[in-house]
Amino acid sequence: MRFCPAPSGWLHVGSVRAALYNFLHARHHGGSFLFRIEDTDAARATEDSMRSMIEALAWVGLDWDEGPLVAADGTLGERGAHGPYRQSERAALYAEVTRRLEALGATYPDLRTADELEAWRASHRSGAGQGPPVVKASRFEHDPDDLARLQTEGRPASLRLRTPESGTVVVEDLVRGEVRWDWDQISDPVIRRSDGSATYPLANSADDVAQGVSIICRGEDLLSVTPRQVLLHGLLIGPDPEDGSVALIDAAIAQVGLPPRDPAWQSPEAFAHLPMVVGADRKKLSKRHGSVSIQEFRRQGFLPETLRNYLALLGWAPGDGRERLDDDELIASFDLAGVGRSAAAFDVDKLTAFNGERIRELPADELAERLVPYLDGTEGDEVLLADPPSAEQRALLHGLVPLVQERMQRLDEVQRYAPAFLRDEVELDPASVAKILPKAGSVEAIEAAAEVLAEVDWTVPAIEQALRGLSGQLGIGFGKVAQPVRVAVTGSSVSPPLFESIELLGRERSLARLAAALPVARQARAELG
RNA sequence: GGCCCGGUAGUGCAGUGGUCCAGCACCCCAGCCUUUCAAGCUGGUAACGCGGGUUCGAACCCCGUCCGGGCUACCA
Repeated sequence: MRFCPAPSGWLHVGSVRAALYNFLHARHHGGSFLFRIEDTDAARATEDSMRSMIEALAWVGLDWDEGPLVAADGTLGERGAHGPYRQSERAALYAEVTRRLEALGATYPDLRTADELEAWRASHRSGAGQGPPVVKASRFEHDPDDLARLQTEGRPASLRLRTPESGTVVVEDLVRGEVRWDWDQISDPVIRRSDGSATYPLANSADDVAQGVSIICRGEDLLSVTPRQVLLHGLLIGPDPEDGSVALIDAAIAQVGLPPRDPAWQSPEAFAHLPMVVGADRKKLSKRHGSVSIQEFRRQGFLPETLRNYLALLGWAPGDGRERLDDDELIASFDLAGVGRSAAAFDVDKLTAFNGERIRELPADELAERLVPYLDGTEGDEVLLADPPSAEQRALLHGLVPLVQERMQRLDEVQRYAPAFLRDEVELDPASVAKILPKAGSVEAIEAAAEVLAEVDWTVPAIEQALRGLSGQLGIGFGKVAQPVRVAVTGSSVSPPLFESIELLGRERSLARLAAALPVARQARAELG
């Protein structure tokens, strides 16, 4: 199995799902999971985007058996017996393979300029407003005279693979069953650019064969590109033009000194084309749909285990109705053959609900630790903790977790609750002030709360008893007492449970906040009327 | 235009000829609980794209049609 994205930098959720399926299928069947970076298009690849991608994949928790790595000190490395795993470092192999393919007569040169190519296409269009014609050697290849003339001009040549002029290709696809094409509909792909570099079709096929990839699992967008790949696979494991007793790929590998293939392994066995992941509007996933990169989900406080679970369900289900699955369960029940065939819409609401459930199941201490990056500025701008947190901050955080755990859906939401507890001063939310404090009894409730809290034992039950007593004493419902006090103490009409919040805050800070809110409440009352 | 792929509630899945007037989950709505917000519990709304066949019987098989998507690059 292998996952081989182009290094755009952002790791798209669709890509992550493909990687996940690769990972799960490999683990389920005891195979290995290979991660390779397809950076044959030099212009698109940067070192940073590559690093970001590798780190993101590692963060999701998809451990690969072979592929590039980012070491703790930030340097790029790799692991595995069939490296290197960046195509930019395998150019020699592609050149050697291409040379042998030429010797085989499986290719032909194309000396056309971009303009000439366009002109050819225009003149071969079947009608107005129609798509480009199929490139076939029979009508595209230069005749010998032209070729000789063009070559003496010293024009650079690209190289195309000669595909069969007729007949049918049948591909066995694990998710779609048999898919077939007529060769006369398939264009001869460029396998070597005129600047000498290899294109994706060649590099991808050569690597899959050289690295012993047995199942090629990727997005449906690559389905129609499969025929030329099976053709290439056949050529690569076929006899070498110079030494017919070995396979072409093995001769090329030996020539450039790359690690040899596993002798027990023959060639790719099967393809698996995954349906696309689309947005809620059924359109292609893009920035319009909010976050689409895995890095963004991390910043928003989604747990990697949630992502693994949710993404696994995007196009697949275990069949027994379960939805909440941990990694072991996923690995045990996942099979590519069970993957659906229609496009799956990415539903952030469901992901979010899933995440909330998982957060609630986390042991409180673990949650506290996982919250730290969202409070110390690592993820997000809010800086409420020192790095590392002080003992006092840690204690407050651990005390806060039970109060907020069941009301969080994402880790970054802690940034909403924490300031009231981790800062000495509280900022009174204007909307809450306007909504609650002008009401009858607010001023009295705050005054009375300050009085009883000054004396009471500092335990949750005692605090509760004292505050509930105020309700009878002032002759108003408890809600009328609790809301003003809540605004005064936490700064907002929406907060974790009151008594626990007050207890966590401590007597000193609670009383200070009540005192500070009193004039605000009086003023709000006065303004009203 | 051509080739390929797909189409069960708003969304994700289940369903592979009868037990489906279609099940589960998210969303949404209502109620309960309740110091706010949540969480939890209970209930509810809502779907087999359409048309033909095959069959005693079709969401499931076949054909057509419509709609959506992918590819049609010296991108991957």
